[in-house]
Amino acid sequence: MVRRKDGIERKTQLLDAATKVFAEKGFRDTTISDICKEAKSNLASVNYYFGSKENLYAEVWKTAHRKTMDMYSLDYDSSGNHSPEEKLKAFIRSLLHKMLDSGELGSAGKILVMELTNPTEAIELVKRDSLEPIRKRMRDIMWELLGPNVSEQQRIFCVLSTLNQCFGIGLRKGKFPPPLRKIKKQELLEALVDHITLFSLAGIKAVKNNGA
Amino acid sequence: MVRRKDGIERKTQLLDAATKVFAEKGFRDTTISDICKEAKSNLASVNYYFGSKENLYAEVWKTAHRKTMDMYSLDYDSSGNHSPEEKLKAFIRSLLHKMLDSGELGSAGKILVMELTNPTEAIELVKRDSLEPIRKRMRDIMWELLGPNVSEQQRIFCVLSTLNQCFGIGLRKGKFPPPLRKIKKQELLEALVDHITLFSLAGIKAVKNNGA
DNA sequence: TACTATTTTAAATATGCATTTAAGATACCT
DNA sequence: AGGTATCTTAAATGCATATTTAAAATAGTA
Repeated sequence: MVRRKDGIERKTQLLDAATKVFAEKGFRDTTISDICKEAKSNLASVNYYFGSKENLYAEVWKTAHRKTMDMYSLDYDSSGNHSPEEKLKAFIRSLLHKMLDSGELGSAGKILVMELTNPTEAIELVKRDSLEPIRKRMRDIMWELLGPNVSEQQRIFCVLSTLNQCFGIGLRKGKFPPPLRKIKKQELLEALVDHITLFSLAGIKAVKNNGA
Repeated sequence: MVRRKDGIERKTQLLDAATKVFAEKGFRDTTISDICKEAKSNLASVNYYFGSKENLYAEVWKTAHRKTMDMYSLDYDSSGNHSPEEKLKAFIRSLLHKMLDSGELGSAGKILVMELTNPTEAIELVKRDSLEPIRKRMRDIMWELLGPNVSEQQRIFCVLSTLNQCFGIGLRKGKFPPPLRKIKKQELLEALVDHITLFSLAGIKAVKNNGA
């Protein structure tokens, strides 16, 4: 099987189109027909190139996740001598980028959040591999911030509080209350990064002092 | 049309079963067959009693919402002379109850969160009526806590941070990281109420001081 | 240019589900 | 008890959509 040039192109068209559509409507609500229309391709092409809708979805997940990891590596600041506070901020920024970016990055984030809410059987394994590094990084940072005098339960709660603030932004699919709609995406993003960092650091400190 | 006693029973059986199943799998993923099996009824009964799957879903939403409002009225403490901090805690508790309760209350919460993530066209209107009071209550409390020297944007961010912590709990459909699994539901609930209240109040205070 | 493997196309299958129907069973009322 | 409206049942219908097929078109290559 030596692939033809037009075939390779078509395959990436399909992958891009699928990424976009899946992010908008979720796995179950998008039809192969939606994807093919978006890709200006024909109905049979998805099954020809990917074998099935499920395979395509798994491929979308893998690709989107790899790309976002490349672009905003969770570790991009871990080599330098940064304070845990700065690390947290960088982490929050990378998550929020995923959630708010228009384009592929945003698609990845939206798919991620949808998978958390409403898991798709088909990609359980693929997901575990992708999410584990995120969880680990978050736990490490939280440990640094909280120090040793805090229970395991309190640690987990802090992780949940911080992550849920970020994922919650993703849930909204870019829709915000009216007063925020006039703000430019980029500014909103930075304002949110600042806010969630400030809010979370205060919360974390309160837990730390309370638990000591 | 004078309804027969067995008919009335059957109808509530269906409503209960539907509430449970919709909460587990969401509107799109539950089939009429699932519901009828759960209700030990027959395939045609949903359409007989409710006309359609969509109507049944709207009914489930309305009923569940009304019941939870009755049980944990958001205003249950607003008549007394409570501090805004206490009001926030009561509000968080009522939301978390919705999220974690097994039984109908929990189902309502899970459906609520799913609707936020992945809205079901069919019940847009019904939803707006149900959610508006929750939003308003949250905004009022936040105003009291933040005082006047804080921008509208900061207010909204604080609302989002607090609500997202609660809704995030609902997203997990009762699944938590291993260390928390051994804890009894009731204790977990109270621990979470305490944590989210502490965490949020600290965050809110930080925003207030920062914005002044 | 001509051959062959790859890709496209449209049509055919197949499946899963919501909804409808109509015939039979059952509760309720007099 | 008998009559009738209400409810149940199983089977039929119809629709949306994933998947398969096979014939036609096209690109790459010798």
